Amino acid sequence: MHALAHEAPPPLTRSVEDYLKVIYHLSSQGGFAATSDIAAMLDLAPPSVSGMVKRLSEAGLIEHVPYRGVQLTAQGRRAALRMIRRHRILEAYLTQHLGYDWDGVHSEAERMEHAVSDDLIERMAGALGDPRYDPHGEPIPTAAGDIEEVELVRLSEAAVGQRLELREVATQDPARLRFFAEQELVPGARLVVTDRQPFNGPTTVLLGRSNQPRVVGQELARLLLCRPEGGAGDGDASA
Amino acid sequence: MHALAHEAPPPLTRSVEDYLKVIYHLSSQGGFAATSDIAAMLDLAPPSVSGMVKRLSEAGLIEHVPYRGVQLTAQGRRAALRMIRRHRILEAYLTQHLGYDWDGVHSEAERMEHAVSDDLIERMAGALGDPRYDPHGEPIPTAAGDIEEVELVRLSEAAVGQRLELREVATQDPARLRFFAEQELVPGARLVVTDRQPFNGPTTVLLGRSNQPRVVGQELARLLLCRPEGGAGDGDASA
DNA sequence: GTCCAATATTAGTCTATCCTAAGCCGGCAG
DNA sequence: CTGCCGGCTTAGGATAGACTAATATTGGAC
Repeated sequence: MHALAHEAPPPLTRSVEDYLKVIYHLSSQGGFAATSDIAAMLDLAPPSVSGMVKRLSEAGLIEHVPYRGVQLTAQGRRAALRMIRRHRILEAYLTQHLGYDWDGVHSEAERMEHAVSDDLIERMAGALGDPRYDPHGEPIPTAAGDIEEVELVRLSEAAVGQRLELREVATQDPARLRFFAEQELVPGARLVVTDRQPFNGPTTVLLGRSNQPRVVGQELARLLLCRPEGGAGDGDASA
Repeated sequence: MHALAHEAPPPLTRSVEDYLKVIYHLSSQGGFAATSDIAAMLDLAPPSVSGMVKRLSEAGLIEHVPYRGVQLTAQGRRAALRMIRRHRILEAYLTQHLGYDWDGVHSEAERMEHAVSDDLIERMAGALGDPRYDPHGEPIPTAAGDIEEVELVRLSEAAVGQRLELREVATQDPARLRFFAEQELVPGARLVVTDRQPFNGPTTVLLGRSNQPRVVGQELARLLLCRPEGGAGDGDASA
């Protein structure tokens, strides 16, 4: 065994795929994903995570700094982005071709993403016209593994007066998603921030060309990621 | 715990689902499925099957007569038919909506059938107009668990002179399926048997309204299941 | 009616993944 | 600088499912 000794990397198990996905999400902003956070996201006991972390780092998928956390290696990141592409393509396909609501599609995609072939994913992507965003507005990584990085602002932090395009609804909770849908707070919506109450109070916006008012509590406003459109304010919202 | 003590039957694992499916197929004609046949179909060692057989019969899904074989219980049969419905709906959907060929669709469906929800299956069935047959002509069980039982004749055994409708192509092998497709030997085709060579020799048929001749060796002719349409011969093909 | 070969089962391991309980580190309070 | 609490890891064990090697059964050959 020499030079070209790749000798077929064993396919990843479902568990491994799930770990890589949550590590990707947890470490996307900060540097390290903490054991306990991984455990919470996967609904596992922390020792189970420690065990898997050891295996993943032996497999070269993550790097582990004991007592600090883990980060994906290039290889791990590739695998994670592949899963994220699968998930988001599936969500888009199920929504557009099989009548799923954006609030129910997550759990179905969650199970399918481990089972389908790359071929099927690419067929679905083709049938959708190679979409760049999923139904929640999240960017879909390309098959090559590139993902769009955009600077988005949480509605809870946008300046009063700011004009915004709602780009992404960052939750998978069906109840919250249904609520947003009822309020017409979906990706693509145009907003103007007209008010924010102090002490983590609600944000008031005007929605769309009809200027319908909406009052959004801070917990939910944190989930609405927006692109500034150039309007009034650009400093920080004095509170 | 009394009367209504169903207390959530644990969902079946992928392995269990696969065992039930092959036991269904193996015992559909004869009474018992033999351990070694199950092992061969699943590509496992016989002792692995013995182990699973014990678990399945403790779970009430099969009945095991040691050294003779196994049979499905009513509960096991329900579960098996559910998997078969899923598989065949998936094959139909992938073929009609995502451009799969009938020879490549089996393995994709095989993986997906364990992962998708009943809801998705029913949505796909709806999008297809509740099909009764999959792309290979096999009957699709209803959601209630009923399956059409038809008396079909193998082309290898049809009488010379017999007029037939090809109903089912009983293989999943991509190479054989491709060959049949090239010959236009697909479900729905109309055939007239014009000749059969003795000693397990090939069968000759005329195909369709253009009466194109086809010569089919016995191994393949066994895979073509046909419905007699009333024509000439009805005795046995004198050899 | 006995014996053998084919087939089935039992015995004993292995891997992946999870768990609970117990022990270890590392940073903040004082 | 010392001690303590919380989060992290190690230890040890369970389960599902697969394997190989050894044993048991059955039915057919003679």
